[in-house]
Amino acid sequence: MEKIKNLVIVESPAKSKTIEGFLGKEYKVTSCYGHIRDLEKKNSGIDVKDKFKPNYIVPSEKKAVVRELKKLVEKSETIWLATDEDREGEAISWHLKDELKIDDKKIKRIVFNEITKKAILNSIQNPRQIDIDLVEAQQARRILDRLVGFELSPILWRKVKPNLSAGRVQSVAVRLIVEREREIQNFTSESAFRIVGDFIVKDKKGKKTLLQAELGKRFSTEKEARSFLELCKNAEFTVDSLEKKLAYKSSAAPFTTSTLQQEASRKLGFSVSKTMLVAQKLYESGKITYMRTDSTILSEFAIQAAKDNIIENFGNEYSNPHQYVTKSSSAQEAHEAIRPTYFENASVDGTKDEKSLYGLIWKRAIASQMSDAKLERTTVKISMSNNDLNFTAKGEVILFDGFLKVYLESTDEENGDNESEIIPPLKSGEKLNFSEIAATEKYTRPPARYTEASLVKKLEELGIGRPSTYAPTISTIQKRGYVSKDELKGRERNYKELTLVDKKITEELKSEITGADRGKLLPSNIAMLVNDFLINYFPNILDYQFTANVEEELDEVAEGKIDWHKMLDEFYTPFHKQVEHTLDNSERVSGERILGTDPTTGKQISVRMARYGAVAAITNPDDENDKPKYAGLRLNQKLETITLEEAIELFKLPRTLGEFENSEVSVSIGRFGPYVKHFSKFYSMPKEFDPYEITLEEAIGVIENGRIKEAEKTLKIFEQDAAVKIMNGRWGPYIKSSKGMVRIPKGTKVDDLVFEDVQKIIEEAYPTKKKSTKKKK
DNA sequence: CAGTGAGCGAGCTTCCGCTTGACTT
Repeated sequence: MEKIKNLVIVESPAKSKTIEGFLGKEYKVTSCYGHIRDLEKKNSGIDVKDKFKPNYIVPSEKKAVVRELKKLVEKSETIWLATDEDREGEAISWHLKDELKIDDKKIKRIVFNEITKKAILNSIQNPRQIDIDLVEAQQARRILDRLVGFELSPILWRKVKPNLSAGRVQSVAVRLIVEREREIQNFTSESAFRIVGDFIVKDKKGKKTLLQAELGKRFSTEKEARSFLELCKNAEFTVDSLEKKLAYKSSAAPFTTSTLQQEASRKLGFSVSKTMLVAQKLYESGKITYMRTDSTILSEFAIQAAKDNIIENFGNEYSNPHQYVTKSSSAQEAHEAIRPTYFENASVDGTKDEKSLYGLIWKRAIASQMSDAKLERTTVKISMSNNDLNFTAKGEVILFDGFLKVYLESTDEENGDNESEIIPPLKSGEKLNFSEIAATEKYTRPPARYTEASLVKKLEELGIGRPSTYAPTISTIQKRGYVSKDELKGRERNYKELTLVDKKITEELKSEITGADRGKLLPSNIAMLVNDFLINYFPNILDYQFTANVEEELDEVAEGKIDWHKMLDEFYTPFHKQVEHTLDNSERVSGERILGTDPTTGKQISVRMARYGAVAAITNPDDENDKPKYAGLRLNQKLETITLEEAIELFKLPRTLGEFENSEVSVSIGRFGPYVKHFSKFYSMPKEFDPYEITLEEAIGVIENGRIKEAEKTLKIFEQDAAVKIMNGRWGPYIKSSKGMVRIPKGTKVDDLVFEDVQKIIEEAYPTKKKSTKKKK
């Protein structure tokens, strides 16, 4: 058997390739692909009564990895456990030792948080043993999360709905979204008149130009605004003061996972999962450093390389090499910040997405090592002769661009009217005339809904979740139906504008769209019900501070100050009591609200959560035999805010529009949204139509389009059975039957298939046995 | 996929944090 002198195990395969290059022939480097074991899923995987004894197993998808590692370990003299330098990494090392049964004497634990030759050789010089306190802190974290998740979720199945879930991270994420939505619901918008004047000035070349200045006060009523404009008619305007100030702008730190997700969302429109997918590709091809990190630290090598690049391309005065302190308090800093591997590559080959994300990472990292920008900010105050109020204009001139030459971080604020302009040369005491002064009614805006990226930002601020889980958490809460990203249409709103020109005030009623939103995280009715339920019975777990408190205790475990059993026991004993109390004492959650009486029938109208979603019901409480009528709530209608009028409106569906080809055409809303029904066939209604307003002609159009689309997708039909068809789908041709869909076996040509073959394929996929029909959701 | 919403009951669901491919309706 061929012997291996040194076996180095790291977490990621891409890393292992790089490191092998640094270490030479005596070393073989391999990877374990993250955790190799986890708590068993059945029976919670924890024996609570036996001091929280965990039952670890190797999941099936990791069996091959473990088998391979075992072989290598047996052949090796020394095993260098080089997993990440954080709690999880330490635990992975311990699991490797335990599962692969490696002798302590053969183990050397090494850590490095940058993949440079120097750092790795240095780590080889300073091996240590596994830090068991740190491992126990991880174990406590893992067990606590399992206990919380696997005791809370079943309560929800019983009290709210099956398949729901709750957990330390996801439930807080949902809470943030629910609370923001309620803030928006309860927000009362107020309007005030904003006054902006266009003053006539001369620019450097003596050419006439306009200087826009805003009055320091807004007027809450139109009357006040109007009388102010009246005053302006006869006022004399004077440049009162001219203040110039030097200001400096600093670049932002290089990317962490969270800031990369935020910027890629704002600048490139990527979802957080897309950002991670593209970043993974760049990492695997060696173009960037590791993309799951909470650190803003750059290696010495990187700082030097950035410096060289900046001096060469922009000059000495643009270089400002420095390190950024990581802001996030929960950071474990096992890796570097996200940066290009080679700064000399300002761009790379690859897909369009890879190119643009790489460009962003390169610019951000380079900018982070560049000088501050130097600006001159000018504030001009314009006073009035018959009034104490002042107009103010602000301007900004860049004296030295510094890092702005390559990159400027964007913000979440939607207010675009802060652009600074260049202030023309003015003198204090100079008299000014205006060409126009406008008073525009402006409404206050409710707080903005979370985007995926702004939610990640918030979670990171709260210390909840880790770089590797931000994207999965967001997809989990969407999968569970707590959150969706539907488009909100908004409504029209009028506002007034008064304009003063040539001593004449004109008035105009304008309109704008308000409340429209897209791509934002919207909570579902279920999210609101579950959130209220959990906050009621488990306020401690839903507390924004909960994770922070847990982390503090885990730190004490890691420092060997407290025993992990004790820490878990102090948490679990009261928690489990809460669980039992809730199971015994809580009512089933239905979210029922009685809205009032239906004016046409005199029966009761209520809303509640039903099996397939929120419904409105017309019921007769006095007569049990009177069959209730149901209508599903529309997308974005909320159980807690829907009004009686809106509920009555729902019962206007289904609407019968008339006849087409001698069959009735009707419209309604089903599980998959609004549809047109004709001749017992359903056609989804495109978004531009409203089922309450669509006309017969438009509905016929929907039917005809639907037929064309279906014909395009249909490859083959059979005379023997109209329900069986061969269709063309996303993954190629498939058979559609009343039993379900089946993929056509590989290598089979659609043209060759006869009805009997198709029947056989269907029969194989959906056997007509008494039980165990394979169903997939 | 399927345009319902009754009610029964078996058997299932679920957490967070490390990592990538295998696989999909």
